[in-house]
Amino acid sequence: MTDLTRTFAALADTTRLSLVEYLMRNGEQPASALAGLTDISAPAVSRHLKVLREAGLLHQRVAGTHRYYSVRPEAMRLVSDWTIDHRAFWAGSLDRLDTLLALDPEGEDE
Amino acid sequence: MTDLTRTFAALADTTRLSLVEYLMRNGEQPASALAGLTDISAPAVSRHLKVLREAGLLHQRVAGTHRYYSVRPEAMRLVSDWTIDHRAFWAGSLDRLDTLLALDPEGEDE
DNA sequence: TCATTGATTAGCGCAAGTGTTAATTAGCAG
DNA sequence: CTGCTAATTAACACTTGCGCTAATCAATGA
Repeated sequence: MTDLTRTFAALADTTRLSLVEYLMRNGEQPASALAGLTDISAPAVSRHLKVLREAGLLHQRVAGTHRYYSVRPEAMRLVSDWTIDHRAFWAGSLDRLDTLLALDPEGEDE
Repeated sequence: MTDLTRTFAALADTTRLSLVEYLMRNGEQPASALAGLTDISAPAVSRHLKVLREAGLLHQRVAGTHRYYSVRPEAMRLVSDWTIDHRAFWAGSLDRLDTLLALDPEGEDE
């Protein structure tokens, strides 16, 4: 299994994807805050966090008894680069204007 | 499971990722050509193709006894859009110049 | 019709993933 | 030291995923 497939595997679970998206929106969060996001038990969340960490998606900061998690930008970058590597295929078949506008530095308004 | 997690799950296998990348590089291919790419049996490849098709990543064209597969650009677009939706997080923490250059229409030289 | 070829589906076994509750580890406060 | 809290790990059950071989389905050609 490559880094890329491991990354995709880590994101191929609704709970884990939610955790990653939440951390991207809200920045570093303690495990307790993340456990409260879902209906599943705390140990289950802890294991999902471990999967994400071992796949390189999350960084863990230890402070006392608390563990603070944050998304590693490199992981997102890995996915982004993969799509970019193949954009000659998919972007050529679609309207690429949206993509260009979305990545234009002048267009940062959301 | 959402469309996005299903897409990630489909890409979270080295065999399937290889199939998708091969099809993006070489365009539409018959199942026979794809079966020859790996060491696993033809039925196993057929099943991977089914997973990819049901996840919306591949299109299947039937012609006689032959099945021709190709990547659906929309699927790649889904992944690309996801990274773009969160670029405020990951691109801000890294050197964004690479990404912008990579997507600049003038920079298509690879 | 019948055999051949391309491709898929069926059935089986085994490994991996995900949930639970219970137990454990580690830090902090008294 | 003892208890409390945050978080993880252990143990178990169940489900899903992936490989194989055998069987089936569909189109083609003698």
